[in-house]
Amino acid sequence: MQPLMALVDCNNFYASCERIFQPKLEGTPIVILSNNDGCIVSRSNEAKALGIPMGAPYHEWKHELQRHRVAVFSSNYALYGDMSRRVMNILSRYAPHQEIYSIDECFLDFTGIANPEAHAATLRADIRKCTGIPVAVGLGATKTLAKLANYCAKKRSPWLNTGICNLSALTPDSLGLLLDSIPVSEIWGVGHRTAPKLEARGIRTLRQLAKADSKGLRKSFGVVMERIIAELNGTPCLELEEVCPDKRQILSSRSFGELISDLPNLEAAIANHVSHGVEKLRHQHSKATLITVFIRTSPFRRRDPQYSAHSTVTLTVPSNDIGVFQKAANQGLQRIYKPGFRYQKAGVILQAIEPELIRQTDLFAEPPDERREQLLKTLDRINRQYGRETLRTATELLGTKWHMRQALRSPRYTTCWEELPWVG
DNA sequence: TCTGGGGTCCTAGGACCC
DNA sequence: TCTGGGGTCCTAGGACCC
Repeated sequence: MQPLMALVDCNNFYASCERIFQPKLEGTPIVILSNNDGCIVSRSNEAKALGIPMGAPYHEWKHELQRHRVAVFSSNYALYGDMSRRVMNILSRYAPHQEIYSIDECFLDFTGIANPEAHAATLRADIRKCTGIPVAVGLGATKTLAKLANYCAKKRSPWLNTGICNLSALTPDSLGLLLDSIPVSEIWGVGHRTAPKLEARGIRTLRQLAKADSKGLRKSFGVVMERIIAELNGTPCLELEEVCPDKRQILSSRSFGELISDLPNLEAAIANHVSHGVEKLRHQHSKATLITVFIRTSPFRRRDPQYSAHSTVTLTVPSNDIGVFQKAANQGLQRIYKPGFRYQKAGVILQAIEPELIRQTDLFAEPPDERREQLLKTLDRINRQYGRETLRTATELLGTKWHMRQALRSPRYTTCWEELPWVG
């Protein structure tokens, strides 16, 4: 049976989430800012039409946004995460297999579905009715073609009208014509570094890429390129991944609300990242053996003296004890901290992650401490029930300068009792 | 004044072993 | 004085994604 893959992608997801709870913003341009209100990470169609680019620094565009009366929001991940769960939940009913690829998109296995376009239309209407979120659906024989079809559903007529594009329904000739009209930079897996290199070899369109010598290109671009070409020609190389594998590395990092020079504030920031990272580690029932601490000054402040450093601490045995990691992280920080710099960002990375069931003990390690484990579990439970950061380690309170700016955040309408929307 | 955060995979090169 | 070659593991860095 001919395989058929669907990619469902929410349109302007964050902007759409905000609009649901403020219907008066229908038709108004909306932008969402990154953490720290740094840059623009999501735009409604109206905002895109004003020429506001993705990733633009907010402070450079503030004036222009005001001039056009654009509604501006800080990012509200509690809201987007919850809306995402609702959307994914509904989508899971429309296919036997689902891969949740990101907060706003998923692959569905449509193989064997009699009328895939009608099925996609029902799905779109259902999502719209139950959540208010508009989605586009791309259909193709491989994941890469489904992604491409989704791009067409959002950008190209005639599919723009329905929000559904099925590349498997095209004749080879019309598919060829379509591929010839799309630049290589639009395909999944070719980024801003690779596209110019392909163009330098005369490969400018997807049709040219599909017909290119994939073995030859593999020598220069690696196996990833070979797979892209095969997928573009309808040969699946990428499996649908239904179960989300455990994280192999956990990163927590953030720019500071204001620049920091002193050690106590850095210690507080790092301690907070350690809590956050270890919480994720415990959530997936894993332990880690490596923790890397990093700090850096702002690369955008060219006149400031620049410094960037990282330090990795190896534990003797894998752990998921916050105290152990706080201590290790602090050692790492002491090694790299230099006074006299204005730091802009810090973070920690947990690596060498393994399931907690594997108990690899060191000859000299202490036996497992049941009371300590009970304490940590209680900490998890309290923070889960009453919200993150209800209980914190003392180091986290050494300073607050690192707290991020979030001046324009909307209420957590769906996840916080105090912030439920009022219907009057 | 103000420029995100969190991930994955792949590759090359070094260390080490037999 | 001559000083192999293949395999594995690990790490750092690059590229990409959302």
